[in-house]
Amino acid sequence: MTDQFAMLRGPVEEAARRLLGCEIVREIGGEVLRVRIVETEAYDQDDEASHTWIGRTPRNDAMFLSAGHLYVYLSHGLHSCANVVTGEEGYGSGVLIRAAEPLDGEARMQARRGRGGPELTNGPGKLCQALGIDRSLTGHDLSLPPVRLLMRPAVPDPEIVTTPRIGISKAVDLPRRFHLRGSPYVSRMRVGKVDVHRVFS
DNA sequence: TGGACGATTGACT
DNA sequence: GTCAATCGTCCAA
Repeated sequence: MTDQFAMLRGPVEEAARRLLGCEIVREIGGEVLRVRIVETEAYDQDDEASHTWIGRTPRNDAMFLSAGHLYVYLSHGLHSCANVVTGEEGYGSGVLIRAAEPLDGEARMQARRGRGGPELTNGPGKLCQALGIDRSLTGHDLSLPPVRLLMRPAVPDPEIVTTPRIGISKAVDLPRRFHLRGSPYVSRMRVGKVDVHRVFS
């Protein structure tokens, strides 16, 4: 296949920045849903907060695939969260897609979520619910339906805000979260008692 | 084989 | 601001 995901094979932070502005196209139930990525977090096997820190296991196996695959995990027994696998085959790294803006099929996403507005897709679990993505899609090749990743031109650096990641208990200070400046769909989750938007934006 | 815990969300005070 | 929901994973025993 043409290596449309070549730019995701380098360092995972670079891939996480590069994924901002890219699109996810989900075909489900005869409809097409499309979103634009506005918030990402980087994880790799040399990072204590990553699922791959402990080595390759049945759960995290997809994260060791080559760049451009999908890794979906279940959080708190309730919520699916989607990652774009990055790096070379055999190296466990990926980018958590934390939030996105709806482009096509917003009404269908609202129906799936039971609500609209920024709450539609401004969190990793919310985004997966809106797009109908769950663990059955882990390991999927993102160049193919029913979930595709469309690369887009890199977003200029000044448009990217960098902060520590959200909701983790290890390596809490690493600046590995990235989001588009000013997007209303960026997640508003707090880190402890500190609102990351106030501290870093 | 059991128990602690999580890359979260939403309801409630 | 606080907290319950809910279950797959992982590790200790």
